[in-house]
Amino acid sequence: MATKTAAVPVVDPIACCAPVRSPRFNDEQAEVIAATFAALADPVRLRLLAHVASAGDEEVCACDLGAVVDRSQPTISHHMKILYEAGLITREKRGLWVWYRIVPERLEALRVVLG
Amino acid sequence: MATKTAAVPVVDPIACCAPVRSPRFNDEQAEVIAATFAALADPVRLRLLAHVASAGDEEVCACDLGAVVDRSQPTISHHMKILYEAGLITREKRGLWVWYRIVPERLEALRVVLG
DNA sequence: GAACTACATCGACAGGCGTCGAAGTAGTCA
DNA sequence: TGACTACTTCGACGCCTGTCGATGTAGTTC
Repeated sequence: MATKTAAVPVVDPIACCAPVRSPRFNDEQAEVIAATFAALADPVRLRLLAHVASAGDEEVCACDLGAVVDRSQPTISHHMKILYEAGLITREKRGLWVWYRIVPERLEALRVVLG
Repeated sequence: MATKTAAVPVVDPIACCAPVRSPRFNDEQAEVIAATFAALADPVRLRLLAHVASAGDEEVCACDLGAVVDRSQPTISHHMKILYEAGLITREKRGLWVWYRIVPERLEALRVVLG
């Protein structure tokens, strides 16, 4: 086991995992981590996520995403849902618009897994 | 002939990419990064990679991988090929055995993308 | 309420992926 | 040379994924 356990809120199912260099993680953890990497394993989603992440603390309106990637509205909605369910972004509907925000802790948790 | 041929290009196509928080990366970079994350998007491959990574600088014999994951030998070979082609591990055949080694620079490049 | 807007869901399609048994290939050893 | 070993490739199967047009739903404005 890793002696250098991260002092991160243990709520995150990834954050509590040992890095990939440690002997192994269990099946459950591998499933969760793999699912999160799967959310990043599409170039369209990567660009959408980069757009949201580049706003930092600020929110990003879903209405702007059509200018980021050349895909139909249902397809973009589909991708944002995958990013949301992976815990990489938050989603809030206000009026007619939906606003997204990056979850930096989730990215950091992945960085820990990789290192 | 191709003994120690690394799938890692001289100039790592990921290492030169801006992090996900920067405004955006181009389509080409997004494709390469997404393909690398795709290699990590399977729990079996994650466990195989973790096993190789846990050896640090040392090599890991392919003959040991059957004890790491409960899959057939062709399936394990298939997964190792994907990790190799993603540049995450090197492969060297010596005699009857194949030896794998982690490519830490590749993991580090991904960490930079996430940060 | 009616018309409109922004986004989500549905249904369908093509292509990709994980898996295995069978067959192929390359190296070892007697 | 021939038997053996370790791994790769092939062929097939079912499942999953990205994509879009059509449709559904929630909120706004008049």
